[in-house]
Amino acid sequence: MPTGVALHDAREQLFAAAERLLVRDGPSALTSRSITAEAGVAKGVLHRHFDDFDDFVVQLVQRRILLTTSIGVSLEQTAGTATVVHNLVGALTRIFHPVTLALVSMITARDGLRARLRAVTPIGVPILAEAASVISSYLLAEQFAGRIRADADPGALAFTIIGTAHLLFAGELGGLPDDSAVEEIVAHAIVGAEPGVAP
Amino acid sequence: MPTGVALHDAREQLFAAAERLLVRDGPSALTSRSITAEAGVAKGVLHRHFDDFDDFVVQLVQRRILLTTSIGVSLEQTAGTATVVHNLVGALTRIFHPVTLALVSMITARDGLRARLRAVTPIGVPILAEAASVISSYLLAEQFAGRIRADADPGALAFTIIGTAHLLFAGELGGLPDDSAVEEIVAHAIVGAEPGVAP
Amino acid sequence: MPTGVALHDAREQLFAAAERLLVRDGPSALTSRSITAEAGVAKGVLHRHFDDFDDFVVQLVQRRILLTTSIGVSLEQTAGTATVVHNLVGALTRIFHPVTLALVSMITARDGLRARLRAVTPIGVPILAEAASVISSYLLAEQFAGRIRADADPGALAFTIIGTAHLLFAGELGGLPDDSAVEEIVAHAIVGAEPGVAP
Amino acid sequence: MPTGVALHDAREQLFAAAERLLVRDGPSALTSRSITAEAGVAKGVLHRHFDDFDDFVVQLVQRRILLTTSIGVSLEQTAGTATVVHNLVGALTRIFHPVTLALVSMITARDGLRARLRAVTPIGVPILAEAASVISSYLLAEQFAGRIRADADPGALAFTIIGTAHLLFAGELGGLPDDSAVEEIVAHAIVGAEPGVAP
DNA sequence: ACTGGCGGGACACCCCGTTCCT
DNA sequence: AGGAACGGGGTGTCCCGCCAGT
Repeated sequence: MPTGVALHDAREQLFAAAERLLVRDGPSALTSRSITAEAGVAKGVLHRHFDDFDDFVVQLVQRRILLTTSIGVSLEQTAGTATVVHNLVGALTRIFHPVTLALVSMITARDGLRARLRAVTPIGVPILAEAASVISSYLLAEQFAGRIRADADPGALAFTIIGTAHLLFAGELGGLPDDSAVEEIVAHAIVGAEPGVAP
Repeated sequence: MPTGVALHDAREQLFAAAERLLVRDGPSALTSRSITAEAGVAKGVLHRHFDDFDDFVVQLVQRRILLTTSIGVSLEQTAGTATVVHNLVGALTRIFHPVTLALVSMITARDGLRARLRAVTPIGVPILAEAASVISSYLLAEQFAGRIRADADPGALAFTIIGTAHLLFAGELGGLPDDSAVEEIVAHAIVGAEPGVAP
Repeated sequence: MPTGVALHDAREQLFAAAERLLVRDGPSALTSRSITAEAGVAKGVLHRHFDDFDDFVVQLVQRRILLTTSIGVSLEQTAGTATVVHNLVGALTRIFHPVTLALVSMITARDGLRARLRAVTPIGVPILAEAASVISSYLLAEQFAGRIRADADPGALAFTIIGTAHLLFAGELGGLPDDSAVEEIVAHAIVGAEPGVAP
Repeated sequence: MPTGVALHDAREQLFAAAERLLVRDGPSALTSRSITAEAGVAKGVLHRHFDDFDDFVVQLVQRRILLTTSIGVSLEQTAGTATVVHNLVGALTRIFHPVTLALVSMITARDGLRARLRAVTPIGVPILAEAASVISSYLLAEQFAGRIRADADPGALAFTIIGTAHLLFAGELGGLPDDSAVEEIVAHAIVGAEPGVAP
C-alpha cells in the first residue's frame, strides 16, 4: 500500500487541509490526525515536515500573516481609486476569512501557541496586529492622496477598524456578515477622518 | 470574582476556583479536574451541581454577563460626572478583566459552548455583546446629558469602543494595558461624537 | 459504563491477565493495551498502579521470582522423601512454567528490563539465578540428609541443572517436555553426586 | 563475523552491520532501519535481497549455525590433543559469541522467527541445538580416543554443557565470563565422564 | 453528600516493515 | 540506489462523565 511517491508539496497539502478543517469544523477540530486524514496522507508526514504540532500551527499562522500582508499590498494599490470605504470593506472581507477567525481564536485560547508566536508578533494579537499595520499603511497612502485628513492618525484609525471589524466578523457564527454591515462600521470609524468634515 | 459574598456554597467555590484558574493559567487550563482540584473538592461535586462541564462554563459566562451589566449600572450612574472618557476607561478596565478575556477566548474556540450560549446571547460574541449594550446605554444617557452629540449613534459608537478595547486588552499577554492606552483609544473613538467638534 | 467500583486487587488482575497473555500469545503480545484489555479494565488502571509499562513487567518478574522461591520452600521440605530426582523434576516442572520461559525471553531481549532488574538480580539471568539458588539450597539439605555426596558442590550442580533444564524447556515451542525427558536430564546431571557412585 | 572474506556483496554488508548492531546495542536494536543505516545503504536494499525482514534474520541465524558447525569441525580436529576441558572451553567461547546470545534471545522472543526456523531446526532452540550436536560429535571422538569413558552419553553430556554454558554466558550483561568460570562449569559437567573416575 | 477510582475515547509522538518514484 | 511516504501499532497522557463505597 505504500506509495513511495514523494509528495512534492506535502507542506502545502497539509496547510490546505488544515484550513479546510478550520472552516468546516472549527478550531477544536484541528488535530494532527484530522489534518493528515483530511489531506489524505500518512500520519507521519506532518511530523516529518514539522518539528511539532504546534510548530505546524505556528507556520499556518505565519502563512496567514503573509497572506494578510499581501492583501495589504493589493489594498495599497487601490489608494486613490473608488472610495476609501469600499476599498477597506474589500480588504477586511478578505482579511477576516473564517480561517483567520479560527486561527485568532486558537492563538488566544492556547498558551503554547501564543508564546511561540511572540517571536514573530511581539506585541498585539498575531494576524490582527499585522492586519492593523496593513490598514494603517493604506490609510497613510490615502492621507497622501488627500482622501484622509492630514490631522488623522492612521495607526489609531487602523487599530479601531481592525478591532471593530474583528468583533463584527467574530459575532457571526458560521458565515460572514453582510457587506453593508461591514461598510457601516467602516464608514462610522472613518467618518471623522474624512476631509469633508470640518472640525 | 470579587463578589464579596461569602463562599458558603459549593457552586460559588467552583466558580471562584475556575476564575482563579483562568487568570493564573489561562483558558486551556480550565478543565473539570483542575477546577475541583483548585476548589479543594471532589471531582463529583461539579457534576452534582451542574448537568455538564459545558453547563458549568455556560453558567460561568452568564455570571460574567451579569457582572458586566452590573458594571453598566454603575457606569450609567456616572453619566454627567467627571468626563465621558474617564468614565468609559474605568468601566472598560473592569469589563475586560482577564477572566472576561479568557472566557471570550474559550467561547470562540469551543463550538459546543457557543451553541449553548446562543440561548442567552443570540447575536454577537457573548459577554462582548452585552458589554457593547452596556456602553451604548451609558452613551445614550450622556447624549441626554448633552455630553454626546445628538446626531451620534450610541450603538455604533459602543460597538467600536468594545471592539477596539477588546483588541487592545487581548493584545496584552499576561497583564493589563496602561490606563493611558485605554484612554487613548477611547478618546480617539469618541472624538467625533463630542459636542465641541462641529461637523 | 464506568462501574465506579474500586478494583480491590487491580494489580493482581493485571498480573494474571499478563500471564494469560504470555502463555497464550507469547512475549511479543504483551503490551500495556493488550493487558488491560485482557483484564477487562480501563487503560489508565495500569498507569495508576505502576509507574511505567517496564515497571509493570519488572514487578511481574519479581512476582515470578517470589513464586520461584516459594517453590523452593516446598522443595526443601521434600528433602529426604521420595527420591532426589523425583523431587527435582517436580520442582523444575513448576519453575519452568511457560510464564517463566516467556519472561526470561523478554528479559534477555529487552535491554531496559534487564537494566532495571539489576537492582533485584545483580548477577545472572533474573528468575533463573534465583531458581539455581533454590535448587542449590535443596541439594544442600539433601547433602545433610546423606542423599547427596559430601564432596559434591550443590551450587555448581544446581547451576548445571537449571541451565540444562532451561535448554530443555525452551526447546519445546508450545507445550512442556515429557516428565521422562526432565527426569533424564536431572538424573544425568546428578549421577556423579549420588552416594552409591564411588569415585 | 570475522569472515575474512571481502564484503564485496550487499548481503554480506548487511549481515556484518546486523552483527555489529547486535553486539553493540543488543537484540532490541536490530531493525531493518538500523541495519541499513549501519551498513550505509538505502532501506530498499534489504528488501531487494531478502523476501522479508524475518527472512533476513532467519538467514543471519543460518549463517550463525554454519559458523557453529565450522567451529565444530575445528573442535573435532583437536580431539586427542591438549585436554578435553581446554578444547571445550575454547569452542564454547567461540560459540557463545555475543551475536549468538543476541540471536538466541531474539528467536525465543519473537514468535514468527521461531516458526520459520522450524524448517532448519525442527527440535530444540536454533543454534543451541546445533551447538549441542557439535559438542556431542566432539565428545564421541574423544570417546573413541579414550579420553571420555565408554559408558558416558555424549549427547546428554553435550546437552548439559550447552545448557549450562548458555546460562553462564547469558548471565553476563555486556561482556564475557572469565575463562576460568567456563572451565569450571565444563570440568564439573564432565567430571563423571572422565576415565580416571571409576564408578 | 462527598470521595476517589474507573470507563472509554482521543491525542501527540514515535517506531517499524515496506513500497516505489525519482 | 536513495529516500520519502505509507499503514499500522504502541506508549504515555489527558479529559470527561460516572458511580460504588464511605
